Amino acid sequence: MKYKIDADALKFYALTMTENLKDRHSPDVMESWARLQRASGAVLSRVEVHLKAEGFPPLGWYDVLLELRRAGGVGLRPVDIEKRMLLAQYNVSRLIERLVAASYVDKRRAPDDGRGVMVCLRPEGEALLEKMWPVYREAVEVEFAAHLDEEEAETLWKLLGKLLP
Amino acid sequence: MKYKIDADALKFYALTMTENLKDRHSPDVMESWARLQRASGAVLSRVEVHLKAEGFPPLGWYDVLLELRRAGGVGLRPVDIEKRMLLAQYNVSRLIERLVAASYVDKRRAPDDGRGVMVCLRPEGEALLEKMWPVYREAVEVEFAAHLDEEEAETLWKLLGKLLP
DNA sequence: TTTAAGTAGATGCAGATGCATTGAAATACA
DNA sequence: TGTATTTCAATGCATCTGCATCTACTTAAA
Repeated sequence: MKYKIDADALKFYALTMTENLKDRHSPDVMESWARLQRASGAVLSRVEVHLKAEGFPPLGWYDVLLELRRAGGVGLRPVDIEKRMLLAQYNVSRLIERLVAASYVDKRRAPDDGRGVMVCLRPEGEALLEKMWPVYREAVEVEFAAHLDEEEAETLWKLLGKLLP
Repeated sequence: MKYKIDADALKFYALTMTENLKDRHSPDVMESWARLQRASGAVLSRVEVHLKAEGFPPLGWYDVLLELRRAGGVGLRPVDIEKRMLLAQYNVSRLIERLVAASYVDKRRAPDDGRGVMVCLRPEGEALLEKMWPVYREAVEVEFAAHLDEEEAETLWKLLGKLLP
């Protein structure tokens, strides 16, 4: 094998050494924390770019519609959406407002509670889910899954589970 | 932030986690993805609650000031802050605007580039870092670190590294 | 039953974010 | 050199979020 020393090689060497040092260095917990925020934010925004590029609404819309589909015909109370998605009450209220305006869901009076409403998926919402799914899936594949093997994804899943309430 | 935690949400998650464990179901990549978003959002909002409770500004302010301190006296270009923190350009621009208004940083003309500015930490900013640090550290300890041991935190750090650009 | 306390959901307002665009300066390039 | 392209940063505008509060209804308690 032949080695050639030039500026680029030196630069590469310096970089790898730095990387090696970084690897040996055990990151403190603040670095893990910071990276959790950076990485999840970065990947989310990249996934959202895919959706926007195809003219789709934000991911939050998809998530709500998906919960509604899982819930079946009776729909969900806003307060349930709030708990499942860990959203603030006023955000749920306004997200639903937008979904109603866009005709993706219906809002009905809750049968057993005069204060509440039931939010139900409309066929238009179901159709949106269908149309968004392949794009969403592909985006997550490219921006997230492609960087992890099966086992890593599962490890990540387990570790993140420890952080959930 | 848009995540809000309460006792019922906690119960809901405890239940779903238990079920998942019972099922011994190997999560697909979408579940890892979803959990990344849920968990990081949930923990972030809980950490922010600590800061707000003590009357401190949002975490983003701290992060920028910290980068500026690391950069030393010469300061940083907005475009560098943008890259380090993975923020959108207009968000950096406006965050700096707020930090200037709050007297935590200075904005000077960049010496070697007529288009640019240098953002420099002021003593007031340094003081804010000092005051926020114990609260921030404690918040991350309680809401994040307490749920992971040393090795788990490092594994998480490594896995998340694969997702960074 | 009457009153008090709690819960579901909406909303006014202020502040933050996203998008598109602008102006100015640097760089590329013919 | 002169023109085209790219980069840095700011901003007008619309939308979204966070906070506090409000109304309406339910539940608990006397």
